[in-house]
Amino acid sequence: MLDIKYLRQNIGLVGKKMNQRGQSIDFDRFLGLDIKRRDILLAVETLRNERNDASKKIGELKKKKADASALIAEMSEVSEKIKGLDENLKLTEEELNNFMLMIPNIQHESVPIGQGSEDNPILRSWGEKPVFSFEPKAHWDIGENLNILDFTRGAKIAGARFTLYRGAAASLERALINFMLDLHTGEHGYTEVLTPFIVNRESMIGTGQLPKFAEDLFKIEGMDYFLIPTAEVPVTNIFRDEILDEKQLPIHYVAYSPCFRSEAGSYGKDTRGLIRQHQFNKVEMVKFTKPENSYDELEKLTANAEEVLKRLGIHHRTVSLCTADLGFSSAKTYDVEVWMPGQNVYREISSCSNFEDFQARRASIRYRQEESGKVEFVHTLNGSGLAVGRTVVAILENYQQADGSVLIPKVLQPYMRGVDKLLSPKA
RNA sequence: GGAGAGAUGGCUGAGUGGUCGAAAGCGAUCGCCUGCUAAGCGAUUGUACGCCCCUAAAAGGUGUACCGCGGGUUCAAAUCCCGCUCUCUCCGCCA
Repeated sequence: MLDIKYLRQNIGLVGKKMNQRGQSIDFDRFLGLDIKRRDILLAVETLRNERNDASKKIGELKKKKADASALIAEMSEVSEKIKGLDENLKLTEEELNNFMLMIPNIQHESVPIGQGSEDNPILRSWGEKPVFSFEPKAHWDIGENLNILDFTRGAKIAGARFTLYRGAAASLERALINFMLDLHTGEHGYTEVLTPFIVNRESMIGTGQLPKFAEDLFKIEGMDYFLIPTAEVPVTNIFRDEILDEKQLPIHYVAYSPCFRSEAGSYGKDTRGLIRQHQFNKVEMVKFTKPENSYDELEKLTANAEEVLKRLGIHHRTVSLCTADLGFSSAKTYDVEVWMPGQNVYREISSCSNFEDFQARRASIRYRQEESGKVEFVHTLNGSGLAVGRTVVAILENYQQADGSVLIPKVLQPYMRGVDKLLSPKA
């Protein structure tokens, strides 16, 4: 959510920024609601003030056993007026609030202006595309040939976009989760948290999934609960409605969680393989920082995500999302894209964002400045470290061998009881 | 699922219709005092929104709201009534 005072005073600038993101906002409606709200507020507060004064007098009169009936009758009328105005105010505030909740964040000045993902500049690249003496296969073929990924059975059990892992694939997924958590907690200074995977509506509003993107979420029928689409939601909401001490910042959390996404609107897209699933595992890093440090922290966060792929020895590159490609809540986002030789494409495997105070304002996460005593919104950031299913894909495709086997990167072998090569359970 | 108890400021905890944004204690901050330390003394110590002031922000002034959340009664609600949520205790069930 944007700061309403800022919006009021910088309508033109915000409009321009929104246009760069391919959004347009009905600012006349905003200004109308904003003025209406303040008008009603002023009127109702004036009446309340009058009533508060009169009520005090009534109390005094009654104490003196004097007659207060005239004043009481008068205030009875005032109260009726207040009631009417209050109702009006509530409706107006609701409307204004809903309006504010639908406005995306303002992008940072360093965000490149563009029309789509093709305009995302490549900032850096690590490693090389592997060279194969044979035609590299896509992971769905590798996984099925090895009998470790079972898309048919996954679909039978649940439906399209669900996969059954068997044997070494299941073990690899688990190894990756532990490897990533150990790296981020042991070397990058994050504290591990394990959260609920179901959250309430307030949490979804806090991080920006609601109210605008309800169709992307799985909702529990008959209850106001949602399956999390990312650990970002429960982790960021840990401090919702709290005022932190400046001393506590920065806070760095890392969490494993499954992620559930309805993938509404992506029918027919990435239907094969593990790329786009209704349920996938992810290790997520979340930071709470002071405003002045958040962009430094974003660089570090992104480097932490890249480090996972470096340790795994997989070629990847990092892009800066342009204005058109930026997510709703984000002020700036870096995507880490991993090379998938079996599909001959780069795939997003991590998305690292600085939300500045956008989520903090929605979720009311603040901190008290030690020197001035002032209360200020924190900045929140998060990034995948990494999407686990897609990492499995990257390993299968990048480390596949001519005989159909797949080598296991060295750093993972201790997590796989020393296994260095995936072989078919049948073999 | 059944029975009961509770939710007040950073914390503990008082407060059953008006003088309560809320006692007291603890903590914290500032100052005083005493060679140092400890103790003592004094002051300050929530958040949001509006209006005034102001080029703007801050500061200042002023008002309103907030005692788990939402309604209701009343001139007036932390206090009375209704609904909800959460926490705790006991019983039952359960990974």
